[in-house]
Amino acid sequence: MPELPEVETVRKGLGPLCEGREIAGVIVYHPRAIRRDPKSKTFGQRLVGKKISSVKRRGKYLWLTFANSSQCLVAHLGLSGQFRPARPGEVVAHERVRFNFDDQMADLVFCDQRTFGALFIDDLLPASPADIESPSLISHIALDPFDPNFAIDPVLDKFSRRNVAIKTVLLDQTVLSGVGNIYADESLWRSKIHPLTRSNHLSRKRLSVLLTHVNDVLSEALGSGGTTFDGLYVAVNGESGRFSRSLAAYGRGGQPCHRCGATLCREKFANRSSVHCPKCQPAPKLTSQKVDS
DNA sequence: CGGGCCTCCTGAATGC
DNA sequence: TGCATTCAGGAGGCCC
Repeated sequence: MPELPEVETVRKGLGPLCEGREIAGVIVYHPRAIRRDPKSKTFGQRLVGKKISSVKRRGKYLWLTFANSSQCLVAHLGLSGQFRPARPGEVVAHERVRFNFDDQMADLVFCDQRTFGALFIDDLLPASPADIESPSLISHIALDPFDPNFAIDPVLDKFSRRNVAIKTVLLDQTVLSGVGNIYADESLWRSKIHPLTRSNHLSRKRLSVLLTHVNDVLSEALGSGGTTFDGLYVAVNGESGRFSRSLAAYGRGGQPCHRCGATLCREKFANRSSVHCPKCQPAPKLTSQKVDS
């Protein structure tokens, strides 16, 4: 699942592959891939002639900027989106969109087995003192912990106010971006916090420790090229991430806790799986679940 | 508007 | 063997 470390690994790989190149043609094989484009009928036409100047990222979103343009191409990998170079004519599994260039070199292919990923063209909003130039349609996405403008206090304020499960807040991209199910479970395990603990019931100190663990686990995972768990995430060069070996919680339900040996619990949370240690991360007295009054 | 829930989708894994 | 069901999940959108 592409979360911040995986998306950043893809961003780094995309730069050398497309910066400085001019788009000569776009083929959309699957319209669902561009469903979030406000004018999807002309998606390809509006990209032809654009020269890619940089690849940016916020949380799990990527965007390509163009020379002399106030527009950008935004990409979200969803659960299984990948960017890969391909020879012209080469068949790529689950190919959704193909870009070719005016230099006769490799095409850039967006493939996506589960089709939750999306590509769309968007206007860049001007930079402000608090933020760089960024796509208008992702203005609701909060800064991620790796952003130079990231400030911890406003994020702690939000965590302190939310009356929902802490895991819900970790996954809320409008509070802090980049964390998905894997790194939410890992951060909570490291912090010894039960995922159903209400966010506003945690002290500022514990929330602060949690955010330190979020930062640490994202950094370590990035250092390992991300987490490849089900084979659906690979870097642009086709390499898998190596962080799955370091996971202590995600995917380890029923196995012993690396810290205390207790059997890790796997349960449903917001329609997805969630793993925690019943001993290290004890259930809170009051959970986020509704209590009859 | 905060919070909770539903939906989109494919293919591997599992069940009978 | 083969067909049907289950599961995984990011995030927008909808409802109360």
